[in-house]
Amino acid sequence: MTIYDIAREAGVAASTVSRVINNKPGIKAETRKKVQDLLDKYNYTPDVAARGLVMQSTKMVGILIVDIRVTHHINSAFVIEQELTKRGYCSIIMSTGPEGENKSEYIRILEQRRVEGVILMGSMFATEQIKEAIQRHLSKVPVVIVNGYLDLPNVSGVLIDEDAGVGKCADLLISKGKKKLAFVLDQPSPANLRKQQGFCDAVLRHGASREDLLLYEAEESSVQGGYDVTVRILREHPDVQGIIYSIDLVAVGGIRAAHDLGVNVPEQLGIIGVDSSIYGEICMPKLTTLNNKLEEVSEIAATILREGLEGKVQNRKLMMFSEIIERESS
Amino acid sequence: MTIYDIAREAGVAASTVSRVINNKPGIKAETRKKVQDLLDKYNYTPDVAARGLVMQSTKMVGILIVDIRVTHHINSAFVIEQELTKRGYCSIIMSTGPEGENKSEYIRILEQRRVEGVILMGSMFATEQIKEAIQRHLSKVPVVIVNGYLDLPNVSGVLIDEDAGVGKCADLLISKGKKKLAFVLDQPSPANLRKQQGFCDAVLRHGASREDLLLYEAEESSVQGGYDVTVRILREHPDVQGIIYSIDLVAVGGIRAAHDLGVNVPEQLGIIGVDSSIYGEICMPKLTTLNNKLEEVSEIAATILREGLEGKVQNRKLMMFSEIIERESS
DNA sequence: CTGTTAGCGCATTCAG
DNA sequence: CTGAATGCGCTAACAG
Repeated sequence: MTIYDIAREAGVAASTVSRVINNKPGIKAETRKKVQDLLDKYNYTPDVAARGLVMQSTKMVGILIVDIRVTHHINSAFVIEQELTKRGYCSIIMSTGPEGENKSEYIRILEQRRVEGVILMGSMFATEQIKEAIQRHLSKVPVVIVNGYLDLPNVSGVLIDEDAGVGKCADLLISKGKKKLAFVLDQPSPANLRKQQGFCDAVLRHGASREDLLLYEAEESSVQGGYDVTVRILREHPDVQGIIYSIDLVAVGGIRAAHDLGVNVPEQLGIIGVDSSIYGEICMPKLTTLNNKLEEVSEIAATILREGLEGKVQNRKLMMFSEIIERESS
Repeated sequence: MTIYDIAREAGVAASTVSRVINNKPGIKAETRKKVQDLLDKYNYTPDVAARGLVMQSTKMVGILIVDIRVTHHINSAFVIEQELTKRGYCSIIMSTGPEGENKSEYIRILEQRRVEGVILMGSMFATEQIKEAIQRHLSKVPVVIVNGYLDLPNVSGVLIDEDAGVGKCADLLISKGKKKLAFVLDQPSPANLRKQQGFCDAVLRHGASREDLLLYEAEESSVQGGYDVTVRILREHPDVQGIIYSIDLVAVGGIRAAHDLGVNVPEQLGIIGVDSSIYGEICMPKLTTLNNKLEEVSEIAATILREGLEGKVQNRKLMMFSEIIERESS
């Protein structure tokens, strides 16, 4: 069913049907009704792609996420999707996987779809490779990176001071008398490395030497990964009194490991995660965590993208400040 | 940059460029190279919408989810998205919210986008209202409902025997000597009501009378909702020995409530959830849960959709069988 | 082997 | 107030 089909049956021209559909003025009420009735009768809906072709506007945006199953990323995507849907945009949400080449490939897919704006979810997108892909394929549309930044005229970034935040977490543990601390990375993303740096800075500031820096990496970003690495830490350094994990999911594995090993949390071992995720509320004891304000960050990202879609200035760089949520594990 | 721009610079016709792009045979190697070089030089990528217009194929599918933040739904969507992306399709993943009218509206949006297939995630889409919307707007494309079914020629459904599964959960608790059982619903979706029915059937089968049926509903589908309703159950019926929850997320709230009330799990109170979600592995004790095979179900749904996209038979109805994963809470 | 032509479904001139 | 003509970017049928 096209406007031509409707036009023929109504005995008018296609342009008249188009005008009715788009509520343009200057149509006799009688004609309008006749056409509208037909439109209703056939449940006609315009082909937005065809419309987009002539309007030069697809009303589509892309949201790239390394893995949509990661809770905090999909939560952020939700916020952005809702905002954009409200404004008539359609979101293409895709899982790119961790490999850089794939991520570039997805950027190409978005270009092919002629999206009008892009959200890149997570610091994993703040790489040189992506920067090149954006220059090559998406230099004309606003791009907003959540928790990352690339210096390109059409790219904006909303950052989070997770490094300072993790530093505050270390301060907190130390203030509770925990002398020897360790840091666990789930994966070496730019954001996680920043957190690790924040940890190192804080520990060194408290008078530790470089050799005292206990830095670990989990085998996988999961509960099990956190469990395993914690068992290892506690075996290699039984005197560790506090562990900070790059994300909650891994931290809750640590809590369970401590439990199984008969180590009391928080008395013998303080544990802190990052994300203020639901996982931290489920485990026992409840997890102290760094709230990195992902929802607020997402709202800001959505706003910046919206402004970009409206043609306002791009290349903005904002910073959100994280806060510790103290619960039972510290 | 369009094929005409390339064609002009290469001194050939647009159709030749098109042939090069699509790897059609019958082009002199020399010409092909000349065009390809230009294509590369300008990083040309075809506009898939324009192509779709003439090919009558958008290569897009829609995945409708009530709320993409719900872990098991987005996990399912992930499986389907991966499969479809591999085949060159682009997924429009949208959160519809729970209201029926909105859901119909989203179906209209998908029609406007001329998607070639649709996944409806969750039993919440198996309603008369959606059925009408599908008839009106999506009667020409394959639709697959995950954990639900509607009797329409273009609709398929993959069901899960969660009712029988929950019945087996009740059997398990009873076999452990738990006489008095309660069931908690997080929301009255068709699937959840089926679970409740399975619970009732099982309990009655074991000789209980209708008055013994303890059916509760959580205020909200969350940890807190599970916590609150469990406190209420334990207050109103201190002799309850087992509770089955419609989903894990709510069950872990129950585990915490029991802990705070000084009720031992599983000795005094057996607790079972549904979903085999990560939540159940995080809480303490670990949650016994009904594995409703969401991943397998999603894979099947993806397969059916793929076959539908290839023009194969639709209106299929399959059933997956759930299995109890026994952990520590039962 | 390649160019010309037509048309996908729509919005938008410009006439009338 | 309405219709005819044009073009968005692309592919395909048909000539040559």
